[in-house]
Amino acid sequence: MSGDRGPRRRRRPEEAERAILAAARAFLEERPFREMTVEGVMVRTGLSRPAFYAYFRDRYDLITRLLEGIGGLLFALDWRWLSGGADGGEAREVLVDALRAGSQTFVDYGPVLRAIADAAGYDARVEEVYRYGLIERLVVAVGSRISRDVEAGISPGELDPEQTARALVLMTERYLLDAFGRPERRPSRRERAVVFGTLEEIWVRTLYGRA
Amino acid sequence: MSGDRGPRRRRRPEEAERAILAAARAFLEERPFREMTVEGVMVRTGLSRPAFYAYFRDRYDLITRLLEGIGGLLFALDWRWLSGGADGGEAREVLVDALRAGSQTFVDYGPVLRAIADAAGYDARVEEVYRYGLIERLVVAVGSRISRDVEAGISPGELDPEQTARALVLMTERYLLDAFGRPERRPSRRERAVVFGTLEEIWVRTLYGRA
DNA sequence: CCTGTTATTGACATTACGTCAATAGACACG
DNA sequence: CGTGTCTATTGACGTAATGTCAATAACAGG
Repeated sequence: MSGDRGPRRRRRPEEAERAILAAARAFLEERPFREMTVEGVMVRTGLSRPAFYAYFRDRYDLITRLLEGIGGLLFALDWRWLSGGADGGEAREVLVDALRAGSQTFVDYGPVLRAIADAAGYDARVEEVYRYGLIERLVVAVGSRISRDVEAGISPGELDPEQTARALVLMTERYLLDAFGRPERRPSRRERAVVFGTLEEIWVRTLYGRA
Repeated sequence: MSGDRGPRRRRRPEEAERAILAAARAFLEERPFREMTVEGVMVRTGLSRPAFYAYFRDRYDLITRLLEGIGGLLFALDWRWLSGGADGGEAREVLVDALRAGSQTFVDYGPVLRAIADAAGYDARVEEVYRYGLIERLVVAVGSRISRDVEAGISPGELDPEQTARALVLMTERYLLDAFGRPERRPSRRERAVVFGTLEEIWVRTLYGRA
């Protein structure tokens, strides 16, 4: 008897919505976004496919909500960057700290973040949220920090603060996705250390010169 | 009279194939890959949609062929990197040279390269060709160059050659796509100079220290 | 035990895909 | 010039996934 889903069950909307989000996350831990279909997510919830549309406009809306859940963690990086004072030694420490936190977020939520990044290529709305709500936001934060450090004489004046910020942020995003964004491949502690060390080296050498 | 495509016309296979590739390129100069449908490409050729499948397996096969057309240009960067001697001053010049050539390729073929990068998120075969046939190839080339420079004492020993290469290559790819990959936005000479300067600054400071 | 609300779903319309047998250009040959 | 052959081309079909909606049935409150 295939398709026997048992008797109907009625949940509170909020509960059903959470179940769908959880199912999507679980799905993306196993398979990439390109294979994620509405049906494929909904079978994991015990609900029918049309039920999905009672809670989400489409799968891109779903992805956007997943991003909201993680977004908060990355927003925390904003003020870490901005809060640091502009005196020599501290600037580097603040940077390393923020990089470590960012890397950890990618270790924890790699596949989901990867899915969001992929979905940005599929849908204009997701691209909007991802690019302007996350990436661009980080670029602005990092850029203003670089700008301050340049004015304070800690960082070299040849750097264009905003462009340098954009290049470094994009590097960090793609490099971390490359390292931690594949489903079914938990990185070892050693791998994580090498990845983090590489990012630190490039950021520090670019902004503050040799260690 | 919609749909009137006039009398059938018969072309030589090679000619039809070139027409399709050209139509795809033209399409991607105007609209992103996510909107590219087989029908949308074929109307520009005067052929019917099914004709497409006589020449390409699907639109990802088409994208792969487009990449082949540009790939040669980027392969040239391989040996630029490797051919350079390992004496101090020259290493930097070779790097700057290769960066400039790479940037120019993105200026010339930005939207197509962007489409290929997007398509890599859609299809496993395209991802394979893009990641392993292009990105990874550049990573290896750059990595072995860095390795040589580290051994020669030109670059700092803290760098992990392969990982540093990967981070820098990914940065360059995404940053150039960001700058030159949007359809309908030809970059000004000034913009190009800023983008190129930023890349140069990060690469040089990372690998060879302050200018 | 009813009854109204609403979460849930079966069934439908749509779009893009990939295939294939049938059609009709163009060239070769008489 | 016919005329026949080859094959580029296409109409028509089956499939997969999407998004919608009227009908259904689970649960809460009386």
